[in-house]
Amino acid sequence: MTIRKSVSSASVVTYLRNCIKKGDLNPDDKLPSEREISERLKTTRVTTREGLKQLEAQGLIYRSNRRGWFVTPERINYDPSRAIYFMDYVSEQGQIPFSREILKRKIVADAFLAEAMKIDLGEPVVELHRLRGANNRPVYFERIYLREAILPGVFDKPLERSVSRVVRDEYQTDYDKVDLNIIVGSLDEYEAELLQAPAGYTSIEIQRLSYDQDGHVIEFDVEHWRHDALQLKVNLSAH
Amino acid sequence: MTIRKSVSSASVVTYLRNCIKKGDLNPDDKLPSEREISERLKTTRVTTREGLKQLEAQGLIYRSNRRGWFVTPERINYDPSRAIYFMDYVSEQGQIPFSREILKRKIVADAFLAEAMKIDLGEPVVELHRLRGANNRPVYFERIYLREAILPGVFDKPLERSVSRVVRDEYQTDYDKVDLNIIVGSLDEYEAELLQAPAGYTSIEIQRLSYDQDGHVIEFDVEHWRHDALQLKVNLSAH
DNA sequence: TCACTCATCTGGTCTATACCAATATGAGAT
DNA sequence: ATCTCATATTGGTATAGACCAGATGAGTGA
Repeated sequence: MTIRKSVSSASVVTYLRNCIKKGDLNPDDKLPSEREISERLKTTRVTTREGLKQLEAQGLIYRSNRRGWFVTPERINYDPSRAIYFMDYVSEQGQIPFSREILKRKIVADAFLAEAMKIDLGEPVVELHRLRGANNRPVYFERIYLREAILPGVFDKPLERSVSRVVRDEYQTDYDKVDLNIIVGSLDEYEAELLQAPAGYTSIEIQRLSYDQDGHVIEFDVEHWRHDALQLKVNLSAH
Repeated sequence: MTIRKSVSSASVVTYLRNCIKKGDLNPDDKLPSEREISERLKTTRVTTREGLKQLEAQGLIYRSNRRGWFVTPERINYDPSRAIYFMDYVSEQGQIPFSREILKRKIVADAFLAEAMKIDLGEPVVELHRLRGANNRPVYFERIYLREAILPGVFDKPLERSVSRVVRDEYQTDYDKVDLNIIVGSLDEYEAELLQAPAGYTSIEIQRLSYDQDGHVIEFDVEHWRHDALQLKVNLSAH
């Protein structure tokens, strides 16, 4: 006989999932407090939290530091194979994008960058950090590294809106080849705070290495997306 | 003195991470039991488990149902833009691949399939489930749907090793275009059991829709990868 | 009106304990 | 040797209670 005693945290999951499916709870709505849910379902906070974390892992709900749990809004569709800018494809999907520059400075390549960008240790690089989101909700944090050798004076260009636009328009350089490296990981404290997520939150890390027509690396990006905010689409064609 | 008011589950994380980094623990080695770790670090099981779950989210360790926690072996590199088969690219990476057929049957397209494959409701389709892994460790579970209309008699072909090989060799049909859809989610009970993971385990879901030279959909796949077993690489070229 | 203060609410972390279910283990029977 | 079965071990789930830290909102005073 496989009569299993039902798992109690599962009832939290089904209860809340139904609320969401039925429409009692809509995107960005606040869930009842953990203590209230526990009382309503006659269980303890530990168990309730177990259920909430499962829904979080499924991307159905998210939490805002000590403010409560909320229903996750629609994901953003991102297609790295299309030549289109964040601000544009988010608008296209009916959401209001924002982009915030966190840091911009000149550095020299350390061991990690040299290896990743296939350049010499110590080569001058422009580093750019930025945070992007939709409808006031941050969705990804990005570190960008640009080679000054290939893009002289790039530090002083207006990079807020789109780096790739500047590269194309001001340097007449096309992105000829892009290597993507995608891995699931978790956010460190700094990234988590920017993305308004708890430390350790599951993220999708996308590394992008871009080459020009001559096969030179021009740009290296590392993006950390909230896992609940992204749906990746890639179109591949034989050639 | 290291009297820290910092979180105590973090000490579990750093302690074990150091063991792994130093090489005291190697891939597939078993960690001490939760009770033993708790005792050693003078904390409780709940806290220890909290730390273990964080390491699990980072992909550093995995658990085998009630047997214990283990160090995660190397990830598999998978490049969907390369025309190469699982059995081959896993071997290429120095691991021993396996592939197990779970199910094979003829069905007709339901609403979900019809929508996903852009075909009519009720069109005959061959469904194939299989589990694949490396070094005896399952890494992904896959559902494949093939159109009998385009590939007549495909049900009786030897599909164990590679579906795409059969399509190419026996039907002289090339995969001309592939649409990928990638999302992070979590495993349901059935998928989790096959992948030897706890229910709700974070997974990477890859949907692949393949077209032939004439623009017809020939195949639809849904893969569920253990998040700790996969590193995705995609090469994009302008054309 | 505006800025500040403080009680209150919320989630974040932790202790201590308990029982269950699947797995490993080792002693005894064959 | 091999099989069988009871037992110990391990993780999985849950209860009950506690304190902390950040966010909020109502009330207060300038």
